[in-house]
Amino acid sequence: MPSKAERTRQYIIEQAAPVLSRTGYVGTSMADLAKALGLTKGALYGNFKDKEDLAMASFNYTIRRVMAPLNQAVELEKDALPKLSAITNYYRTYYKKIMVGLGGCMLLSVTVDSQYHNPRLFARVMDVAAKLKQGIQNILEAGVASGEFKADLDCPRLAGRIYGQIQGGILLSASFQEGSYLTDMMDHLDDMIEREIVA
Amino acid sequence: MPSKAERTRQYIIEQAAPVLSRTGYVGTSMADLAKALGLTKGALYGNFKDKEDLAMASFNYTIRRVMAPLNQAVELEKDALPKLSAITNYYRTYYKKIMVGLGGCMLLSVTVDSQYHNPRLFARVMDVAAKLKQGIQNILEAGVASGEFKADLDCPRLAGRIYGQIQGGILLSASFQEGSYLTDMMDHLDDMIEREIVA
DNA sequence: GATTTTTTATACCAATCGGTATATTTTTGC
DNA sequence: GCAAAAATATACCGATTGGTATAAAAAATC
Repeated sequence: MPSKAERTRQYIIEQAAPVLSRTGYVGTSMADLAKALGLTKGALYGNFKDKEDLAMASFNYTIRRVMAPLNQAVELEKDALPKLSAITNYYRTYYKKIMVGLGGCMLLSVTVDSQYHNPRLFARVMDVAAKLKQGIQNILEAGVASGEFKADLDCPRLAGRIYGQIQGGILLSASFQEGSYLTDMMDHLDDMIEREIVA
Repeated sequence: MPSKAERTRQYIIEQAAPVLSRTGYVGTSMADLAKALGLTKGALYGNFKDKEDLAMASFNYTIRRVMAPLNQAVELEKDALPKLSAITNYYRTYYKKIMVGLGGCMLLSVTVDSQYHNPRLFARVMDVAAKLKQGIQNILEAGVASGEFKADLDCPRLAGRIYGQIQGGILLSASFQEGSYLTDMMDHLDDMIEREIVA
């Protein structure tokens, strides 16, 4: 059993996630967090060096938590096409998943509001985004190598398009509070994959 | 010649735009704005009732300014397909346009950071987004009616896809500070229009 | 179960927040 | 150019910001 300190730290990380997802890094004060968590600032500063430290931990936890099922679903598949389908299918469930638990997409809100306010956090956000895009690119390249996909694919370009469509769908669904934008974008992605990518 | 008061008000609206585009509504203080504009808070509050009033005026100005060329380019065309091409071509120039003058996309930054902090501003932002999407839908419906486009198009759905791809491209280009994400998304949109939409 | 160590709550810090009253310029109408 | 009017600068307001001593409470060690 983890120590009380460890459990409190984990509690803060987890409970801060929905608050930060909704109101962002800049728009959330330490007092806000303390109040939402039923703690005091003393407890927060006893477990984290500063606001950035707390936000970074909560961001990393949230990304790991949200992305783990995606990675699992992708790794369950052996071939490239089913891997891509696993991605689109995962994002079909994404809106409900984040809205119920978090009330927003932390990657989105922190991307926008850390850019000019917290370079360290923004660098981490961009690192996650780059990794997600790279993961798509890796699948595309594996599919080309195996002959599943067309031989002349521009994989980096295609990965950017796919990732951009996912993010666009998330942005629309999150702002309009309507999950269908994202699911429909995934339908379009499936069409595009079948028509432009599969050999 | 407009009065000195009118000119100062306009100066504030214009000069606040890049600051708000970069650091967002929540992340920009009135003191920040005063300093960046070479004025004092007294001047700001003499011309605007409060922070929301100023931000709303600057947002409206920026949207009008950024969207006017788009509307002009679209209205210059008579047929539906050239109208859609005018849109994709416009957004090919969008990254440079906003980065040079504003340093970011105000629609994007304000969408994300007004949602839970300024409902009135957020409502206005969503209104603009809905109008942009509706404009695309109108073109699609006109194209169907004229026989230019396929008869069985799901215009609202397609408009959402197109708008989502535009926003996704903007999000990626703005966060990665790399215009090619958006231009390439426009290439993909042109392909999609020719293949799925044109009769 | 007493003691020590750690963790949390309270009270506070200077700085900054949005906003305002007032004094001082600067325009404006004549 | 002079008086009235309007706009801007200064100085300030209470509240809140991120952050920190320190005291009280709770957990870990023995």
